[in-house]
Amino acid sequence: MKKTLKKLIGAALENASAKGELNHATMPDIEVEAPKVDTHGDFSTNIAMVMASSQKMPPRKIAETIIANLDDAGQIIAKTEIAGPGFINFFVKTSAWVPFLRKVHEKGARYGASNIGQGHKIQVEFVSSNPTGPLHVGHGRGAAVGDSVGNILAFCGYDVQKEYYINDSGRQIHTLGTSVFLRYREILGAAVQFPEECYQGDYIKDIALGLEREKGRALLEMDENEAIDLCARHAADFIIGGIREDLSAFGVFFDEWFSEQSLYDSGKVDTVIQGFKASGAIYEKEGAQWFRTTDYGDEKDRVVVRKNGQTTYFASDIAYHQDKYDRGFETVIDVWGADHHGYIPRVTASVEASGYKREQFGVILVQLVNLLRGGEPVAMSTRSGEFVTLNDVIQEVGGDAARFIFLTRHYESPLDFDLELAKKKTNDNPVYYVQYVHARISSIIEKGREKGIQSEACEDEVLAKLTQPEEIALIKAMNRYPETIRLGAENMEPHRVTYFLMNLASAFHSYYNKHRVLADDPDLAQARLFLVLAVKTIIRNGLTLLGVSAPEKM
RNA sequence: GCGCCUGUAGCUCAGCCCGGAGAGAGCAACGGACUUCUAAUCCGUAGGUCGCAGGUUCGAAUCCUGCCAGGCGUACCA
Repeated sequence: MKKTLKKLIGAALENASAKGELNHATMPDIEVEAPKVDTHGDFSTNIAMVMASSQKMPPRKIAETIIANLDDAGQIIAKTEIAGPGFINFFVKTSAWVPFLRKVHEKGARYGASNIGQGHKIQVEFVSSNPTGPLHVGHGRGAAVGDSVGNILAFCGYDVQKEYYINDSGRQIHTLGTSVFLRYREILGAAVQFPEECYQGDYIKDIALGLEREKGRALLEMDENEAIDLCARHAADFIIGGIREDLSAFGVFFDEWFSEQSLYDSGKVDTVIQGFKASGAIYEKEGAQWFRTTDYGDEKDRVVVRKNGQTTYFASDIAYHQDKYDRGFETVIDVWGADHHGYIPRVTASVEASGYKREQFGVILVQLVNLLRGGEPVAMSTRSGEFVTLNDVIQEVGGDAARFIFLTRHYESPLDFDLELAKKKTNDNPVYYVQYVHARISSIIEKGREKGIQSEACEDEVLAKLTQPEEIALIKAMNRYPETIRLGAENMEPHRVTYFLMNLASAFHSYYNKHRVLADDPDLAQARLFLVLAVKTIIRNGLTLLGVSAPEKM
C-alpha cells in the first residue's frame, strides 16, 4: 500500500514539473509513513516540507500542487488533506484495503518472508555455555534471542546456521574433572577437603555417583591425572547431554555443536598462532605471547600464550572465529551475555587481523535476567550451587511463556523475570493473550465448517462486505507485518515481532467482542472467516519465528 | 579513571537506527460489559517538564556535546 502511494506521489511530482509548476532539479526520496493518530489518515508524507527550501516555496503551497497533480487511476484514495505545517494525509478507501487479504492467503505461512538476505551465509552462535553446569535463566534468554534471530534471518532469505560452541578444553574443564574426582573418592569413603574453587552443585555428586556405579573403584587405581581427565570428559559429556535436552525442551535446536578441543586436536590453534607470529601480529614479552589487538582499536594487547606455556581462551577464540569464515560464513554473529562486552574489541581485532572486515562480525549483547518470585528476588549463587536452572523454569512456567517473556524486551534492556507472573494466565502475561487469538479463531473456523461455510476462498463481491472499522483496522495491522519482519531482520530484534503480535491480538480481540464472525448473512460470515483466517495465519507465522507454539485449543 | 549498556506514566516497558503533527502499550487504580462464535476477552476514565543542561533544525524522546544516576566490564580467568 505504501509502495503504491509512493508511486502516485512520484508521478504527481513528475506531472507538476512537466507543467513547470515545480522545479525538476531536486527531487528528494519520498517518505510515506503511517501516522500514529487515526485522524491524520492512513498514510502521510512530509515531502512538501522536505522540498520547501530547495523549491523556495511554502510547504503548504507545494502540497497543494502535488495533490492537484495526483492521478488516482486505481481509485485507492478516499480523501487527501493538507495538515499541520505541510503534511499531506491520505485516507485510503476501505475497498482498497480489502483485496490485500488475498495476499495473506496466497502467501500463507510465507507471508512476510523476503529475500533481502539473498542467500548470504550467516552464522548465529549462541548459548555456548561452558559444560561445567546446567543452563540457568540467563542462558535461556540468550537461547530465545539467538534462536529467534536465526529464524527471522532465515525467513528473510539468509542462509542461516545456528551453532553452539562447546568450551570443552582449558582450565574450567580440569576443575570440573577435579570436582567430580573428589566427590567420587568421597563416595568411596575417602575423607575429602572439597576446595572452594571447585564446582559445588549437587549435580557434581550425581555425576560422581554415576561414575562409581559404572566403573566401581577402578579410577582409584589409575594415575590421578588420568583419572581426573577421565572424570572431566565423562562429566562434560554428561552435562552437554543435559544441556541438549534442556534446549530441546525449550524448542531450541542447533545445526552444529562445535568443540573447542577439536581446534587443538586439528592443530588449528597452533597454525593460527604460528601464522600471526610470522606476520608480527603476535609478539613475545615477559615470557608470554601477546596479540597486537591495539592495532585494531583495543585498549591493550592481549595474551594468547601464558608464561607457563598454556594457551588462553582468547587463543582458541581467534582460531575459532577464523574457522567460521573458513567454513564460508560471510557474516558471523555471536550472542553473548552483557558481562562479556569487554571481549568484543579483541575478537573484532582478531577477525580483522585474519583478513576479514569488522562489519562481518557482530555481537548481540544480551543483558542479564533478574529472577523474581512475586516481586521478590530469587537468590542465585553459582558458587554455592544454588541456582534456578532453565529446566526448573520451563517445568514451572512452560517453555512458551518463558520464550515469549524473554522476547518482550529489547535484548539490551535488563529483564525482570517473575515466576509468579509468568504462570498467570491473564493480560499480565501476553503470551496467552496472543495464543488465545489463535485458539479462538481455530474454534470459529471449526464452527464455520460445521455450518458449511468455507474460510479459504472468497469472491470479490462477498469480500466487499467487509466494511466495519474494526475489520479495516485488522487489515491495516496485518499490512504492517512484512515491514516489521524486515526491521526485525535488519536490526536483529525479535521483540519487534513480539510487539507486533500483541498489537494484532489486541485488534482481533476488540473485533471479536464487537462483531460476530459467523453472522446470520452467510456471505458476510464467509468474508469474515476469510478475514480471521488471515489473522490466524499471521499469528501462527509470527509465533513460529519466536519459537512459541500456536495452539488450536486453550 | 576508562569503556559498554540503561534512564520515557505509580510499576514493567515499546518508540530512538532513518528527526515531524496532541509521546504509546500492559499492569496497578476507578467505572462498566458474559442466556450470543472460548470473559485466558472487551469498553471507558485517570495518569508524563521522555534523567538534567546546552547545541543543530522550520521542527528533537529521536541527531551532537557536557553532566547526573544505576548496571556491567576493565586478568598471563573463562
